[in-house]
Amino acid sequence: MLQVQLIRDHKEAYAKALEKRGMDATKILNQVLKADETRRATQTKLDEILAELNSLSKEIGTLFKSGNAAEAGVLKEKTGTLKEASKTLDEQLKNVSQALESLLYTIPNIPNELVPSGMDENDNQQTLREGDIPVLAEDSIPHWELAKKYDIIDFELGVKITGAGFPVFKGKGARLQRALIAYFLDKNTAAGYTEYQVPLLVNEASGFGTGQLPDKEGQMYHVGVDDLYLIPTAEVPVTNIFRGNLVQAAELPITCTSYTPCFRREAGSYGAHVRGLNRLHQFDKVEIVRIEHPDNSTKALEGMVDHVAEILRELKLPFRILRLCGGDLSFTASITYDFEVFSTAQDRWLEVSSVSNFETFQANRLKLRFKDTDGKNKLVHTLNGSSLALPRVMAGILENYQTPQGIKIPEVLIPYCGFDMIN
RNA sequence: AGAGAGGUGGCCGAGUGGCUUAAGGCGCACGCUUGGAAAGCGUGUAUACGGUAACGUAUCGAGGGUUCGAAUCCCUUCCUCUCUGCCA
Repeated sequence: MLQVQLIRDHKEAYAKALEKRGMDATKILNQVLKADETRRATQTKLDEILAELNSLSKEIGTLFKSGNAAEAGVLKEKTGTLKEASKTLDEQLKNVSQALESLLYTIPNIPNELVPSGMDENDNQQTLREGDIPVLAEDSIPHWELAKKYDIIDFELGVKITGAGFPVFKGKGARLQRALIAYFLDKNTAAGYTEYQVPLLVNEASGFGTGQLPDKEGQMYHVGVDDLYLIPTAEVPVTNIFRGNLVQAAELPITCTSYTPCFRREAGSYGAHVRGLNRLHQFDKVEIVRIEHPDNSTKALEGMVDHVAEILRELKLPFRILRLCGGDLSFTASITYDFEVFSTAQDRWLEVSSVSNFETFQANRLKLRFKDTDGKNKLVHTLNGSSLALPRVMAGILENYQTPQGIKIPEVLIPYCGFDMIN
């Protein structure tokens, strides 16, 4: 959520930046400013009436004490009309505040100056391309066939138990998955991130704090009886740990990493793009979250990008980094770098990580602030990224490491797996 | 799940209708004192919104209500603790 005070000062610049998302924001920004003006005027009026009521009440109190009941009665009469007026104004204030809020909820984050304008993924900028695409044998196959061939992932079994998009990992497949989780967590904690284990179900306030609610309600599984949501990413519970906090500047940055299963309803899309591990309703992910001083968030984002790149480098997977264009940017992000691994057998790029700076957009909703050295309370910057999402990394490994003898295990994972080949 | 107790500032804790503008203490900051430190003394110490400011308004878990006036009374709800039950 954008800050009204900043919209007041930067309306033109904001409208221009939002054009990068293909959005003409001038109208809505004007509506916001108008609602804000009404709100302030209403509050000023209400405050004046309340102040008068307060002082009258005090007078009545002293009059009663001195036994002057008659005079107190006169004043009592006066409060009636004031109370009436305050009720009306209070209602007006509530309405206009709510109207203002709902306007603000519809405005996405302001794209960072580095973000290129553009409509869709075709306008994304590649900022890095690394690793050699392996030359595979003639009869190389996509991961869902490999999964069957070596009996390590069973998609049909998942359908039987739950439905499509809930695979069952088995034997060396399950072990490889666990190895990846442990390896990712080790890399993240070695880089200074504190490991967390968090709830997989969150309440409405949490979903709201990170921006999944109220808009993207349909993307989350909802447990009706208890009114809880299954998390679509660890970002939700981890970031909400700090919801409403006021931290000291010296405590920043706060850095967390957490492994969780993630649950996404994901409407639409069929065919090869959702085959196998490409898109699931339940998948595993290791997330990194940073809460930063605003002055440091740009540098922190670069550090996160380097960190994720280093992991893919160690796994020896061919990958590229894309700076998302305005049209492809998520609602809450100000800048996002996507990591894609090349899946040789499918001949396509698979997104394995998304690293974003939300600047103050989430912090404003979360009411997550810090006390700066000048004694003022300011909103922090929040950042997060996958480090990394499991299924597509798994797909990349299976496909790129396949040989006629079986699937080799990347060297860094062998200590975690306890074997060096799936065959 | 049943019975009981309770939620007050950074923390502890007083407070059953109006000198509460939330006592007192701890902690923290600054000052005095000291050769230096501790102790002692003094001053200050929440958040949000509105206002250039002085200041005003709101906030005692949350939401309603009664009243001229609510931390205090009433209703609803959430949470915590103790005991009992159940359970990995």
